Amino acid sequence: MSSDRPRPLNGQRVTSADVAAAAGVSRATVSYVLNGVHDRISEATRIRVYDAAERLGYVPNAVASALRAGRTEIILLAMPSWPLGPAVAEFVTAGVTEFERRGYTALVHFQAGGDSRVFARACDRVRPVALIAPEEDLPPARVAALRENGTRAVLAIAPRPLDHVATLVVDQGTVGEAAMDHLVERGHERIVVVMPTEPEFALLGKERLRGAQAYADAHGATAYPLHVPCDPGAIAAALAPILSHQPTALYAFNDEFAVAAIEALGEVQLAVIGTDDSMVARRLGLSSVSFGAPGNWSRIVARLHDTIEGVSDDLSPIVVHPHVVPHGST
Amino acid sequence: MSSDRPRPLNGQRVTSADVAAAAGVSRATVSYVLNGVHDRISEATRIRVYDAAERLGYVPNAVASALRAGRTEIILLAMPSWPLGPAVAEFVTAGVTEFERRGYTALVHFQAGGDSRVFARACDRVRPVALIAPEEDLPPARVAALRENGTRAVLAIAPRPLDHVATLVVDQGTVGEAAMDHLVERGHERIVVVMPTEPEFALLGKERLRGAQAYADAHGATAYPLHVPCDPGAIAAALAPILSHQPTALYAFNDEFAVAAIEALGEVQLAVIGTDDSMVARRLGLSSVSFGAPGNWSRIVARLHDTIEGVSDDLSPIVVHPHVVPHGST
DNA sequence: ATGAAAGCGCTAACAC
DNA sequence: GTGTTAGCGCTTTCAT
Repeated sequence: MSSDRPRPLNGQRVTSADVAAAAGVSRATVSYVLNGVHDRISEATRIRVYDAAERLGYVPNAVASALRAGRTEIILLAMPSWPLGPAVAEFVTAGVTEFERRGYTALVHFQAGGDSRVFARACDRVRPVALIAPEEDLPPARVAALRENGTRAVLAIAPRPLDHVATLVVDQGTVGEAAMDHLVERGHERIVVVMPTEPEFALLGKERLRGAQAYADAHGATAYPLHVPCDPGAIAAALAPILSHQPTALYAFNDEFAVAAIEALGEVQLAVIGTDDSMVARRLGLSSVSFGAPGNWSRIVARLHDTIEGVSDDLSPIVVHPHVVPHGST
Repeated sequence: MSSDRPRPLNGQRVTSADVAAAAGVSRATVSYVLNGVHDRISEATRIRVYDAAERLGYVPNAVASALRAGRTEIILLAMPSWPLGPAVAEFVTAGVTEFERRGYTALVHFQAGGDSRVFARACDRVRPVALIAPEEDLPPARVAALRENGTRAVLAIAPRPLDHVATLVVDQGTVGEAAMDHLVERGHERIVVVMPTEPEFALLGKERLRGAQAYADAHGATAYPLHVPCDPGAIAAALAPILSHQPTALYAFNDEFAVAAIEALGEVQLAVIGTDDSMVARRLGLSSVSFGAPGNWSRIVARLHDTIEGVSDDLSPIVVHPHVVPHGST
């Protein structure tokens, strides 16, 4: 069904020259028609061109366009080394959807190993018109190089605003703060904080703990940090000595740790809050901290779009705030 | 630090012409040197060119290369609408890593809504040299169009081999089979199969159940399918009437459902097996079915590489098999 | 209202 | 051993 379409003699892909020939006009005219420069081409010609393009199954060569225009329509979303779970999945798909809605093609780059040259290569090859990446990948030199290469908008993901590039502020510390705030508001003053020892969680854990600790210090509460693997036995063992301080609540790194902690607690009654608002949390009635990121994407994409189009050049940081989804456990 | 590099007068990006001028040679020579056509250029010239390129911070324009060569170095990995959890995350990162190792740039495309035009647009814009995508996105016409556009290798993800395109056979039915096989081998004959009602799991659930059912039928065992949400209460309720049949084992859609089922069982003792070999499974000593996909990637990438290079043209399907990771629960 | 032509940056066939 | 040159397919002045 695609093979019986008329094809140019050379057997290659249909180009605008083929369409031009078929419509009896010049390539320039084809370009004008197909790019919607309406006040330049007569109705009759437009019809002929559209028709020929349709008949030949013409699809413009985006690489050629990109070379000519100096930029693509592709947006690269480089993921920080976040452990890939439902929360991150939601973040990504919401972002991708919003970009696609605006007519861009959003592609995700997973930095498998921490080699920044891989990322640099990806940028060079894709020449994305806009780019979202963790700050580690965006030192000033790279941002400059990107701009020279046709990238019109760059957004760094960082825990605090950077000054050489617009920043999407995702501070894991605020997750810890939100959790502690929720607990302290409910009268808890001695709070166990369960953080992971698993290396893939180390970074996130450190930040969340920092936030929790800072909040406790600032509000006259006490945080009892626990560094353990996600295992009820290990948690129980580490918890035992702390119970003598009579903690009344527990904040866990994520919902999985929260579940393990609940198991570890056994008879002991503590208020428990987790992180991610995952299915498990909802199922078990576990209060949980969540980044409401999806709702922020329309704002983010709108900003990038305006920057790309040169309409505005707002470099102010976009801050994403976590919020607590309360359930029965607190 | 990037701004004090010498730049061509026009203030734009360094091109091969700039390097040529700086090295006192032609652009052709620059191209030859940088593309490693060693038996053509004298040692002295090579040094001069490398030197100039380095000094100017020259990075070849991949878009121009791609236009000229008719192909890019980018590989697109379009994800089937699998729920993004640890198992899928491992699958993706293993694949990406292997491609990067081979010098390709692997980008992931998340089909947010099921609109195939979004995917088509992505292909047109990226012009990937190879492509892995679910079969829904690869009807014969599209495969043909891709080949015309410079995509040298196409791999469809499908539950069974397709004949218009090489296939990565990922049959969720075999997951059900593997689980049942494990249980039947251990003497179980009446097995509860817990499958989700959540829409995002519907497809996978249907296939896994089909496989489990088929295996049971073929081996004189009985499968008692249960369609429930991931909730201990719901599972317990649905389970109650079935317990009169004296089942001895339970196979759950995934590890989360397995955990919920264990909770639902309470005092009732059944052998339980889940799916995904997730952290939870390992933690709780839950036997689990896992696609050993990561190990398959080197084979997959090698095949695509050979096809891209035109070395071989093996179209035979690549079959990925699940296996059971046994723990204490069975 | 339309066409001719230049050129984005690169590579490779063909000179010398 | 090195340079000249012709495009890849597109867009966009500048002419007409």
